[in-house]
Amino acid sequence: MALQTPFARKLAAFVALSDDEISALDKLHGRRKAFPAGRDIVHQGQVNSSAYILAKGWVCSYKVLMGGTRQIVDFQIPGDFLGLRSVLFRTADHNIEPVTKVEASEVMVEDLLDTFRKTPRLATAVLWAASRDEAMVVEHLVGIGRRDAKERTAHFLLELGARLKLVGLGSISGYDCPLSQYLLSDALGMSAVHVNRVLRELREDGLVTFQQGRVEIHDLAGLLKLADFDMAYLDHDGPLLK
Amino acid sequence: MALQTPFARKLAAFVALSDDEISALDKLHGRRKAFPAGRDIVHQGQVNSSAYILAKGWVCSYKVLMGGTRQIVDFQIPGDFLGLRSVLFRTADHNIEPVTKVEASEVMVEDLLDTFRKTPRLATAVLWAASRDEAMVVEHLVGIGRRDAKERTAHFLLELGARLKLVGLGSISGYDCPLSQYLLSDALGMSAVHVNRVLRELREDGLVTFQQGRVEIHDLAGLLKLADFDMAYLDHDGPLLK
DNA sequence: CGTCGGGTTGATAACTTTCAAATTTCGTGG
DNA sequence: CCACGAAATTTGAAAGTTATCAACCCGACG
Repeated sequence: MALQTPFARKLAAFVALSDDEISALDKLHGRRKAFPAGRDIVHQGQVNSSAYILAKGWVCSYKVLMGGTRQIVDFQIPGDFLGLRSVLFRTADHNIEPVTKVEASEVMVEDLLDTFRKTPRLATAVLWAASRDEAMVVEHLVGIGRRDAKERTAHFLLELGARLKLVGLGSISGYDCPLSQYLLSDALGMSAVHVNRVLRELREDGLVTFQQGRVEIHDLAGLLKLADFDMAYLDHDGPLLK
Repeated sequence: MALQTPFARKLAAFVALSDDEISALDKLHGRRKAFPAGRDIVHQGQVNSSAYILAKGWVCSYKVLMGGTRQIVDFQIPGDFLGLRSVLFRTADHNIEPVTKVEASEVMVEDLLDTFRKTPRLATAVLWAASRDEAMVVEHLVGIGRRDAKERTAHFLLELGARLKLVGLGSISGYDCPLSQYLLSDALGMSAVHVNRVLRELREDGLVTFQQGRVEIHDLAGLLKLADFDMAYLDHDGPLLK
């Protein structure tokens, strides 16, 4: 059977999926829902929220702090799973906000747990996918903790490019990117003003441009070097579970 | 059957474990190994490393950057699972270093995957545990991105206390902590000198002291307020999977 | 047209790092 | 049990990075 969904394609990187497993995955996709940009799909503290598999558009997951500032933990692009933690914990520990108009398939908790029960290998596969997400968060953490603003921004743009390329939404030379500098600043842990300056520096260095919703990578080698980028954490070779 | 190991106790928070499941978990504990402080148990890039369940002592997981600096992603304490990502990815994406002398049970990949196959609910339980770990990394990320040095340090000390309390290694008023200021600085994403100053400030404010390997919380309310600490992400009420 | 969100820039303030040096703590061998 | 050296902590001063505040520009949109 062909791999129908981007989600199935992603899991197939880890487990060699049987026909049964693929169709179990496809059945997981519940009602397709659309969300406008800007209004939260899930908010911190919400109980019994659903999970989603993102089909179209971009969303971000973030947490807000006392002072009203927020930290964006990650952006999700088509094929990504949303809100796994929210359902496993019953109450959501973060917010999910569409960056653009979004379409996503709802995944009901019961269906998910049920699928794990009937098709145990899929539980392992989802564990793997969750670990991959965790690896991205870890890399993000490392960047914020130990890279300066310029390296961090460069790294971010490279990682986004690599992820988009994996789902066929961009190439090594550039990609469309709907993120504002405010969104970027909340993700990179810096002020929007500083994001602006750093982007200008990167542009003046002839490394990347990010203008009018488009990222163009002009000097990949230079950017990779500046960012100390290693995509090992995104790239795994062949299924571990046969 | 009684819950034998701290690891089983942790998972029991999510799934109501049957006797079979508990004994499957206990069998997961392979050979008990001892490690001296300071020498890496797993290093970045290592292939086919094992996973471990920590029995005694503290370890840290970290990544090193080009410039030689490092970022500590998390500390693990007894009952924590080590190196899950390393085994699922086949090649380790981070280092694991004992902070103190350590004892840990080795977990073989095959045994782990085997257990998931035979006892599918345990796969879900481990997924839950991994999500909980991810939630901690996320909170860490938020702290580094959006909290200033003082808030971040306060938050860190509180989180550590809460975790230690869960495994019976500390109380609300204080705990033993083998971390040096260098370790702290690598975890908090700041310089060791600044860690020292911040600890002094916290001490002078009458909030906490951290001296001679012992953290004493003198003003819990004040500290909670300063750190904007919310332990929801550590604390879940009763098993979700019956 | 006028407004509004996003982008851009300069000036200043705040926070954090770095460098250097003194002091204390701690493990180990005598 | 004490002395010694290494490691960890502490403090000051100077430099560097990033945030904040304030303006101005621009294009989309009603």
